[in-house]
Amino acid sequence: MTPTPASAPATGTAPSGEENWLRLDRQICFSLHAASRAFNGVYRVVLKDLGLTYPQYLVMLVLWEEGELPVKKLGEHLRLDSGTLSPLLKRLEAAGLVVRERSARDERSVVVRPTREGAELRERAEQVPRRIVAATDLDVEEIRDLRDRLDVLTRALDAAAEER
Amino acid sequence: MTPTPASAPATGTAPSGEENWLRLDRQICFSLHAASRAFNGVYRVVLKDLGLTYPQYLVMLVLWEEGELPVKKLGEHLRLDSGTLSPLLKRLEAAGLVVRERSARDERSVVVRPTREGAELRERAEQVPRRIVAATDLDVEEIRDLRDRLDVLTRALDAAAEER
DNA sequence: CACAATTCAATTGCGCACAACCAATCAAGG
DNA sequence: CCTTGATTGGTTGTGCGCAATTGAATTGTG
Repeated sequence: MTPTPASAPATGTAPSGEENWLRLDRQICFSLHAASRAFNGVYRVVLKDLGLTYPQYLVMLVLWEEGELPVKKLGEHLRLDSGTLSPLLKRLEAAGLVVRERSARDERSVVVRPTREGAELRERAEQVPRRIVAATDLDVEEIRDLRDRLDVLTRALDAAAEER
Repeated sequence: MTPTPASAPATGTAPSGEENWLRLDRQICFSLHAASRAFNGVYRVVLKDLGLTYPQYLVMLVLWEEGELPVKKLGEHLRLDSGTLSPLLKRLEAAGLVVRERSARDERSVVVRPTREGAELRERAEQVPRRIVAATDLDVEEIRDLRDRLDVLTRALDAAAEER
């Protein structure tokens, strides 16, 4: 039928149109929320041996590739701000995995660099991706496709949140 | 293609296969992480008028459908434990949206029920799903498909995390 | 050189997620 | 009756995510 005007009975019958919107919304937000936490749970198990949390692992991944970069750049890679990164990096520093030091060129900037110990951790982390991919029970093609869909979704959501 | 950054083989062997695994893993975890937070950001904007956070909205969704249920059942619906729910429910109670009271039948159980104010909030929340779905820039079919894929993924991840 | 605007990181405060532990309650067995 | 065990919420501690503020350093301009 044509979309019922907002005359949705509050509690009586179940108006198929409006109710479906609400339920669909609930399912998609439930699903994404649950998937995100499920992923976090798997990473928690896999990363326990390395003594890293999931976001800490993300930080180390970037540092392993980039080698050294200021907090600002690090935050751009991960889409995290200093409010999240500052205490996280302090914990990584306390664990002896990274060093933080003020840039000589720009005293405002703090440069993060993996220590020898942090760099060596990379080898032990090499096995992580395989275990994660295995846990998804998906093949590479499906993962790639899902990733692409999520990236498209993220861009749309960011754009929508931006303009309000 | 292959914009391989100056990631010199740190330890000697840098088999392209391994490197690809690591990068693919990074992309899927980045993507899911980013999508989850992007969703959260949109919900933050949309729910600001209602004075609800995203998890609080999830709780109210369940209560609007179920009407009244113990914390245990609520946690099963949302896959959240009391460590998360207890303070959250206290905040909802402080906002006058729910009441918590011990069950007469079983003194161990605490039953949560929306207040009149909390029930009335449902009507103002009716518009939320449409705005969220619009923000995704996807049609219903695509959302349904993505949700199903995420649910499958979540089940696989939960199973993998379980057995270790 | 002096001053204002900008940039950047740190800090603070609030809320969520989860693990570990604790307290109260109910049920079953002696 | 009392004890044991299981169930159910609560509490505490750690860490992430984000908004808002602060403060220092750099850059731009006269």
